[in-house]
Amino acid sequence: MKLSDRKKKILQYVVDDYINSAQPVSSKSITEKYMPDISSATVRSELAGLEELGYLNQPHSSAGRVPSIEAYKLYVTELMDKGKLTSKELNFIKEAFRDRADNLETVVQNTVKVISELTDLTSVAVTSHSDKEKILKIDIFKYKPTKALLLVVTESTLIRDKFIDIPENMSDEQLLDAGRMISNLFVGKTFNEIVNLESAITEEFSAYKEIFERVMTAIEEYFEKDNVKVVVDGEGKILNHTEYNNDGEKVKNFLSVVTSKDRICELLNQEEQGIEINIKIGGDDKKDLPEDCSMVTATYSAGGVRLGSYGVIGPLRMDYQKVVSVLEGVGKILEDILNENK
Amino acid sequence: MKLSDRKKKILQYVVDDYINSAQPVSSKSITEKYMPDISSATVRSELAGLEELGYLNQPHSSAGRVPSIEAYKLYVTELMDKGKLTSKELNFIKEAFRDRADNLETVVQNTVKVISELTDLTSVAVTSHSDKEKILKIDIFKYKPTKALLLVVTESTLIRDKFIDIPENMSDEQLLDAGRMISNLFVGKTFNEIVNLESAITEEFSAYKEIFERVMTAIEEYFEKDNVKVVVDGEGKILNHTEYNNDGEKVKNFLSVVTSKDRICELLNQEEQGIEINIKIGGDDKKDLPEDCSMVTATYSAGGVRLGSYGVIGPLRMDYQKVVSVLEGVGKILEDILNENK
DNA sequence: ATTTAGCACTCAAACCTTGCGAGTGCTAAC
DNA sequence: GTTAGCACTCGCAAGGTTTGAGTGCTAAAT
Repeated sequence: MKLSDRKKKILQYVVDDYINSAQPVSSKSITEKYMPDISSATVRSELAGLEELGYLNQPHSSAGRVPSIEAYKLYVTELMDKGKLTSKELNFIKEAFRDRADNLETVVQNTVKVISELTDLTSVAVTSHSDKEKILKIDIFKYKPTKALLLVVTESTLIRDKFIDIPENMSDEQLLDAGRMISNLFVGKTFNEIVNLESAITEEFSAYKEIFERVMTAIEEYFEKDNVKVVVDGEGKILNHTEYNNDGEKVKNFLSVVTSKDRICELLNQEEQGIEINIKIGGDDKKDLPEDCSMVTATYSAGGVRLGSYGVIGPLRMDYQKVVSVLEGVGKILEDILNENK
Repeated sequence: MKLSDRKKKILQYVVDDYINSAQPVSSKSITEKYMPDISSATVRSELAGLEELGYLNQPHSSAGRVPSIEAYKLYVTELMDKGKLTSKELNFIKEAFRDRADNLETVVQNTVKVISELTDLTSVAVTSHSDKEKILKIDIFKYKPTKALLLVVTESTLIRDKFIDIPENMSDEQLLDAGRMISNLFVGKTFNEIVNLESAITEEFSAYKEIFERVMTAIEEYFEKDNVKVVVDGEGKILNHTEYNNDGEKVKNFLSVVTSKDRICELLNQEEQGIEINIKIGGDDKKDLPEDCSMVTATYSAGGVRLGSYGVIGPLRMDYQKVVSVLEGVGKILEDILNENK
């Protein structure tokens, strides 16, 4: 059986309707609302067809139809009308970003907050710092008799600090001197370049070999695990959605994901680059997404460089139209801000 | 009517029992479990007395008794037996703190995690940086043509960064020079001292008045709003407790509190100093605590200086005995670590 | 070949009714 | 002051009934 245009149309109606009523959709309601010129019996046979194709399910034999995961996928990629933000919503977004904060983190916090408010969903974002960023400043200074603090600042004002043990036989002057040398060597370079330097350079630093290695280790550690910031807002929004209302287990599961930075990171970092809006629907393909959840994400970038991703996580039955338009709307403003700050 | 010893004993049994059964407690079960030498009828009349005194409630006329808020308060302050951690629990705590992290934040993250796991409750902590901390390092450097980055490091390795507009007519050398002067002036002083300096010093800086004031403003801002870190773990743990299982509204309310740094801060900062373990029971006296919630907190300090508070938030019906012993157990280890790090 | 009206069938949800049992309060005796 | 005994209350679970929305099928109409 093929997906005729009429079937597609009807499928769209079913999903539309189900998204905002949360009730199985009946043949009658479709004819009444959308197709007054054909009869419910006709729609009924079309629905039976769509069910056979795997796009619809029946909770029980005398109920209306409910979209399957397949249906959602098709809906989002092909069927769905493109939404538009109301001027009220647009103003809300603009208002939220009015006092331009100067650090990325505040901007991202604003972003997730706005998205969560407008979509009534949990909103998440990660900022990933590219290893192509240059180091602006690197500084080592004595903090306690045996410990020094290493401070690294990068272009996107990522700031990192870490304690380093001062080698036993090192004097204060030597520490200062080593700090100067390391600074001279590292400032202006990217993390990538530094890691490659390592082997070639150690000669030169023979006197400060020990401290140099500790700095390298610290910098490498930033890369391995500490390279992202995660921001979440509206964790509890899931409870505004009926399918989660009486299912403690589901909520627990959902919360355990959105309150874990690691899990969120994992989810958002699968993001392929360059794709504007990306939709993942939980259950089958994505094991790490909570059950019956879907995630819509976008990336933000400045000057062509991807800085991170943001998006929403919520029930399968979410208002994709609205979500997509909100993400796009926020995205535009975000890029403006980021490019301006560059 | 007075609270006879027997009434107290019975009240304790009721609360004990209710805490781990979540069911109204009957006269019969009390005699059977705890007082086999008197009859249920006797207990019944005592229960009636306790009800009249406001310590017990009856969900309906033919049900057992349930503790009132007053009863919980009395229970916690007077009635409750002192709990002891099992060696298993103690080991769990020690294990969690084994690899001593060197920064406060990691330690606090560990703390809330351990507490949340052991108590099965949401655990929160705030670290407040005292304004008596000395500044270890202050640095201003050019970041973009019109912007400089201000970096402040304090004793407890609080690190703060903020963008500052560079005054229009300022050269790079002047900026460096101003940075040096400000560093000379500020390093080794506490925030408090600096704020007081302000008026007296500006003369000297006439050339750099503008940048100096911007630095001052930035530092003051840290104090007004940015002075605490909040850490939370086990946000979803509330769902493990039956009273919240089928009440979406309650859960929503609860989550909106524990996911808001501001709200948590407010709650934990009401903490009076010097009090070891502190119990707040929601509903009547504390409006800002979610409904039917109570909060048990402790403070942690190093060298006699209070660094912050930590504790749990959960349903009224929580295992206070265990919570208190966990908080105390963690507290001891925490103080060891902090003092050692000093 | 589609479309439609008509009708029998299905099934969840809402609503009653009923019986059970846990727990109480009261009273009268100890 | 304590206890046994008993009548009473009330939530809860189980079972039964009704209702109505929605379907699938069939036979006639286009």
